Amino acid sequence: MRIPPDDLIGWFDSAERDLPWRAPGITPWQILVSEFMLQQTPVSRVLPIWPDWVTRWPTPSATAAATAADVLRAWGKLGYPRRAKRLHECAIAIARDFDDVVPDDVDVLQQLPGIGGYTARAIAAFAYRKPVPVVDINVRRVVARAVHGRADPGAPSANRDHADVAALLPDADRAARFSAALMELGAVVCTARAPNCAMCPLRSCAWREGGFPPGTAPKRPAQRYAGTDRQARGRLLDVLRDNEFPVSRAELDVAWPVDTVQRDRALASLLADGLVEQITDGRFALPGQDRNDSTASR
DNA sequence: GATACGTGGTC
DNA sequence: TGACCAAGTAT
Repeated sequence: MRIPPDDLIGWFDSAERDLPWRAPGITPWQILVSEFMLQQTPVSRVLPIWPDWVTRWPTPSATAAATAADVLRAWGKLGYPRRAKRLHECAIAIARDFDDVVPDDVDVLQQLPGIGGYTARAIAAFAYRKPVPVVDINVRRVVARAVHGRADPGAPSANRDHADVAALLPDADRAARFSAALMELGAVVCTARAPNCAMCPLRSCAWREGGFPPGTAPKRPAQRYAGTDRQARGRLLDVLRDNEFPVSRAELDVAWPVDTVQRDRALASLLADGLVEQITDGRFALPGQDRNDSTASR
């Protein structure tokens, strides 16, 4: 089953959300920043952060000139702070190796820190209008339903997923807009929990025509958060973000007081990820931040 | 392929 | 209330 490009793009022309990174004049770097922030993160959480971020650091070289500590603080509680670290590393690489210009080639992009198959294609398509398949969870869900008649996408398979979407793409001039529309449809109409089929612009849908067969129950237990190493890492990072100067181990201990083994494991993993560093006096700080404070200054 | 990796909103 | 979900990447 195919998806008529005119139906989908026509719907998108009237229903497209007014997201700031889609505005005219937004640069490839600013689009790249939005894609990093949107990895596994709802639009509503990115909206308050992205405008300030791209105003403060409008280019790769401006971002590269900041410290990792500044970047991690600006990232705040967006989640997955390794993304912020990789965005910083990505900026450094583009400033150094690509003359401050975001590459437009999928394979080149994918070599950069923090850029995988989705983000590389999103930048190529949305920043450079390249006719490459852009496959995120929204697209996989829409294709699973409209094309394959299944309630949910199966396990990701890059080659198969790209081939599925490549077969749907219209002419090169409209491919990028078609991809954006496909993502938008999955994000606002053909959603995971409560698809709004009454508002769907697709004339035909294999899932609907098959009587909405249910999906299979997930095999893995639902992701939990409370009590995990992830939560412990988050608490430790909270302390470091909130302190302008390095903090002692005792100050970190307070942030995760019960399970000392877990706390040590979390701290070790943060150090290994380069999200925290230990300075010579034994205290801890965000990477690259000012080591001076009132007691250390002479 | 499975797993680790944040955080907060929603039903 | 707790399970599910959100524009993924790296190992």
